[in-house]
Amino acid sequence: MTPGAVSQQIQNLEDYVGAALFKRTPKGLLLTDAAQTALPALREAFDRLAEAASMLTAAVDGRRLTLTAAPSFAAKWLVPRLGKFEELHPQVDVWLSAGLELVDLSTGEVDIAIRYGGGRYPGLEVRRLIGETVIPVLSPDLQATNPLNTPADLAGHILLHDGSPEPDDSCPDWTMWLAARGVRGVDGARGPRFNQSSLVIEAAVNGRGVALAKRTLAQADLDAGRLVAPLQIATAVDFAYYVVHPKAKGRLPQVKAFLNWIIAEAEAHEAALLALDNGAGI
Amino acid sequence: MTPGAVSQQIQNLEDYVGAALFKRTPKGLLLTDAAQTALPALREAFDRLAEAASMLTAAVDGRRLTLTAAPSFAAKWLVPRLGKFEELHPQVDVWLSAGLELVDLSTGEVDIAIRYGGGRYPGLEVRRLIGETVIPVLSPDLQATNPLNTPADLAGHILLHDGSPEPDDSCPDWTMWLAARGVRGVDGARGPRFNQSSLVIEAAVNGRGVALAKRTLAQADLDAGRLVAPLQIATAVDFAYYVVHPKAKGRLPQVKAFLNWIIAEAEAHEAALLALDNGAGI
DNA sequence: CATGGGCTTTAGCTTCTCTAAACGCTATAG
DNA sequence: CTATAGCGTTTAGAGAAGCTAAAGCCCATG
Repeated sequence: MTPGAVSQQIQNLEDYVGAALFKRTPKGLLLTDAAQTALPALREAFDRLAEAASMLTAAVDGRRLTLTAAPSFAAKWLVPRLGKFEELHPQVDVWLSAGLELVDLSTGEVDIAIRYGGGRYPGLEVRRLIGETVIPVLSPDLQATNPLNTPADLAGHILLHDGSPEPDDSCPDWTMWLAARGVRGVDGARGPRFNQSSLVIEAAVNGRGVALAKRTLAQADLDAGRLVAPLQIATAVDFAYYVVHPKAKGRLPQVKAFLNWIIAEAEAHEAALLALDNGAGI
Repeated sequence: MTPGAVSQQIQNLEDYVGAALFKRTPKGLLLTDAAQTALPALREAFDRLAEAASMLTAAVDGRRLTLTAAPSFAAKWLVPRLGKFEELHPQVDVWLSAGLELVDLSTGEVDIAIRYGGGRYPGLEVRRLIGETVIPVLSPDLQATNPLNTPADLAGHILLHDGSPEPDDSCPDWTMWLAARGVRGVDGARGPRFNQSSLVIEAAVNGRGVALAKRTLAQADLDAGRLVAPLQIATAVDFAYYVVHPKAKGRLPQVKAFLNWIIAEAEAHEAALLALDNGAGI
């Protein structure tokens, strides 16, 4: 920046505001009273601009991590664990957007997505996190008053339906599940239906009936004793949870850190399940 | 502004901050979460900028009038009357700078100057406001304890000197004044000296002695009974008060309004003096 | 009277930013 | 299913703005 350029800019600005901003003295430039008066407000305004700009660029300089996840996974699996990540990386602000759209990834707005699906995400970096099974669950209270010890006991229960709009043919609904186990005399279409897996689980926790729940999502409630799975019949499904990100985002330190962390969490989760199942003989 | 230009600017800005600001949806543009978050701060910042800019341009849009006047005139004549102008024009903020420099006028920082001098202000619009005389004054208390009824009585008084640095040969100091009246045995150089006319007057009000005061400046104190002028010998001087402004400023509504107002005030002032003097027989 | 600092002026080049027009995509109407 | 309208983007080119380098000015200092 040459002095001439600065001089020209000052004069343009003075013409623009129609008032002198500097007193030209033999010893140099001095701010006029008007400029002095406006100076603090200008400083503040530019500080605010810088602040606002840094909000926009926070993602770039490692201070923000924007996640998107399926709502149920976010509620039942991710959020309960996120605190650990934030403890490990307190300088990172995690922005979690629960929603069904994957499109955010291509707009660059979101750094990492965790999706439930078949694992086909063209153009994106994909890592399989956790598999999924479905298993009938109910609340311990309900189990006490109206025990579910064999599939046939379902006849005396309200069935809670997971109506998540997933195109997963391998994932059984109650009708398929009952048919596969030869249960008769139970209408697998009756009962309340929820468009999110987490809501079905919540309904079951509240004792409203028996849910055919995704186990990954129900596990925390099972561990906590808010749910029981007396039948111990888990059916594996094709879909699984995948962590996905645009290749370009892989260089961001907060993205690398999160990927490492969530993969380790997922492995711990699956190892714990395996131990449980061996113990229980599933 | 064509849509294309806007589009390009948006993209430049997104490249600059390194993050998407808009979601491109089939129905149109939507702000991203990051942009939404930064938006209030940005709004505020730009509001502040506009505010600060309006501080700078206040002079142009009629809301500010910047005056400069000799300090004594400002204190003793202008400020006591300024309230009336501000009542007449409440939307105008008056900025009064008391000082001796005339240079401010050429920098455009000041709209109007009121100067005491010979009336030669090349390149500027000039209007004579009020003439000036000098007259011995003292406080009523002092007059009561130590009467001043003839010039010879000055021998028993402390003389207060106006040491304003004016190149007005016609303006008498005590030495000249005493000599002109044939007073002997009084040392016209003794006594306290003040570099501002208003301070001399203030000293006289406080009873410290007899001032050879500028009457225009002392009149308010005479009217209020804080000073008396028992000798009633007023000596006219060559200098006078002039209101001066750059020609370009003459178009500003606040400048026009002020000129009209101060000229009327000056005429009222001189008319009142004339009436007084006729009544007193000066 | 010469020197030097600080700011401005000038000319010319570079860079940015605008316009105009074509293009692409999606939703709606016929 | 094609046509059309709405909305945003892309492209090329013209125009404006901003920068640099160098000369110029003014005042203070030695």
